[in-house]
Amino acid sequence: MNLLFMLMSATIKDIAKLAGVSISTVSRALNNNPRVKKGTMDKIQDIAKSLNFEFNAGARSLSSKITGNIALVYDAHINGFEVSLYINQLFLEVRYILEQMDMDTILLTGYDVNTGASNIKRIVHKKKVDGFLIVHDSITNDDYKTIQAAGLPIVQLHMVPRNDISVRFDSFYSDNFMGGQMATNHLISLGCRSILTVLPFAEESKEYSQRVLGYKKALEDSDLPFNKELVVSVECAYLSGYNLFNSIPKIIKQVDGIFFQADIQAFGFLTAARERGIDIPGDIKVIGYDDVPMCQTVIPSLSSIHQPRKELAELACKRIIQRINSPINLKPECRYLLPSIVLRTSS
Amino acid sequence: MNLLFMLMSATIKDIAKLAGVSISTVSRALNNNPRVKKGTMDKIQDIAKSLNFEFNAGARSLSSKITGNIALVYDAHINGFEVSLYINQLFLEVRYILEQMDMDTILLTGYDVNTGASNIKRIVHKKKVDGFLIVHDSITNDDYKTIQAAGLPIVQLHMVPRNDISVRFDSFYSDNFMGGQMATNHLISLGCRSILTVLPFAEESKEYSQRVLGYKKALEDSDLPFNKELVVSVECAYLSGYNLFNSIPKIIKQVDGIFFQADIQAFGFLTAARERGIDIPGDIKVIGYDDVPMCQTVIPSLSSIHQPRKELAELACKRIIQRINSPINLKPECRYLLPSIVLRTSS
DNA sequence: TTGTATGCGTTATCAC
DNA sequence: GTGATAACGCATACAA
Repeated sequence: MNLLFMLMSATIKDIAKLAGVSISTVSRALNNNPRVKKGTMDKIQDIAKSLNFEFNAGARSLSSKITGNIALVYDAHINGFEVSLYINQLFLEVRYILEQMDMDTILLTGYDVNTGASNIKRIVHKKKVDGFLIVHDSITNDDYKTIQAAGLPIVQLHMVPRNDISVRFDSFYSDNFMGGQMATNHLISLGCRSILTVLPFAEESKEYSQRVLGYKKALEDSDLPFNKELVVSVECAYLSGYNLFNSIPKIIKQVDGIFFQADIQAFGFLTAARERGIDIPGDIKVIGYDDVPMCQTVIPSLSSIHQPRKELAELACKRIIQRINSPINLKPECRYLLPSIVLRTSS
Repeated sequence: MNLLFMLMSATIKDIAKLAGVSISTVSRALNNNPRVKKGTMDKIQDIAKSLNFEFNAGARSLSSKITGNIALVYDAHINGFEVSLYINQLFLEVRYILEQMDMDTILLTGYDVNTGASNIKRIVHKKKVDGFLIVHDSITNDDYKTIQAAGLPIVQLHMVPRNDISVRFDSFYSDNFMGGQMATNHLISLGCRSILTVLPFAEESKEYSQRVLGYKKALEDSDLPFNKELVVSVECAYLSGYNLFNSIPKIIKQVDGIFFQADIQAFGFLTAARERGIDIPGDIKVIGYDDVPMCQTVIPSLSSIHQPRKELAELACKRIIQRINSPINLKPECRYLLPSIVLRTSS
């Protein structure tokens, strides 16, 4: 007799009938309301379990505003190989953590690629989520306001908004300044005195400019001169790293260390160096950024700066859950987590 | 006065008041019910637009069963660099298409990594989605049944279920058999007579075994002998490709073409070949599989089999939307799409 | 062509 | 401790 229920999605009404109590009691019991008697509670929960009962999400959100969903907003324009790989790893992390917290994830781009329409406004007004996890650096102020007007928490993750709005909500970033500084200091500590840094073209992205600042700081601290010719932007691709010997031959010749801000550029360079009989790390020491899996298996294996994505994801998720569960007016928290340096044979 | 509404998420009740009609008329108008008079309809839709109106998803799903969400189910164990990259690209494609169709995507793993609990059952009983897009080869029969009992459409995408359940629902796969055949035929047509195929370890994954079958077929068709020693499984990593000269030196020596079933393995091999002065494609012709972005920029650029992920994503999405919109009892459709071959300098 | 009334499954405010 | 009952926002059968 229960077989039917097991397939058909039971409701609290069904459970009430089976338990011989009212739906109010069932509702309370399944929400662990302490007012219900232990015996009743156990009985009801047993029945619920045996029926594979789950709350009807629509009904629940209608009546209590709780959806059990979190919006994970990303930028549709992130299609770059390297970036999308990193972001993808971050997402898997987020998914994993939210799942432990019984939250589902609605994945969406901030803006429709074709129409430019805001998916954020849409999702807010549809009341589909309990909060926003934002991995996007160009959300409009209007949209931030829309979310806040709806009383939903915002947690900014990984991407620093381009139009800096100070600290209006919780933010968890990787410290790119420190990352740049660490990479450069590492090369300096190995004896490098003429250090090139190569970064991807990226119009207004803050992360690379921060890393360059960290690079500068490290030079300064060691009384090494800063030479702006040693900061070069090339496409974020294997080939641009490979072509460095042709595109900037004179610079490469005078350099004893290179800090690549994208691993993939470093991979190309390593290959080219090998072809030219240039010893890595003997002649030039090399370090990358992002610590993609291939760093471990390339020859020579690539030292790299590892961003704390696991920790970032965890902090961000915990924070948004906390905001959702307790609308206490905590001050927004903005944290820049330190990356770590993974030493391999290229440096 | 409308300002408040614009922020606060209007309801059809609000619109009814503003338009001077009943909520039923508003509901009809916003659902494009032809029974409502053109004038009324326009008026109502204008107001709705001006208020940024969106249906309350919870209410709507309660009353009409429509959630506007699709579950995209993946396998949490897919963490491999290469696979996860491909899957990620597939997901972005799916997201993009579903967005055009006004569908939101709930991204979830089939089973909780820690408890093993079925997220599918949970999401079905919570009534959170209108259909399932499955990119997972080990969904339990029980779960498939749960979905179908709930009357929700299932579309299987990219991953062929391990325990083959014939054609119980719509399925869109890349034709791995043909892919293997195409790659091999290509090498044969270039004059190769001793062709090695290298594939990733992967216990029971069907895709690689299919490619091997295609490889065999191609040999057969050209009256070339099949030598099982020329089918080798190694880890799906750059390094395993690189190490081939050490791990199977005799085989490499006798071979004039290699079909790598993962691009990344080929990348490693290309580097190793270069170091040893082995000319690619002069001495050995090489082709990979998946056509990851790096194929274009590696030296020599890597020929590769391109899976039709855009087309697969599109077919799968269109199909599931069609199923959702019209519960007509169409026969399940199972399609194996042909991959294409991208020729570059490695072959 | 439009309005009234009912129900969807849940929570919450009352009573008892 | 527990049970009626209203309310959440929308769709729809039925009236008008």
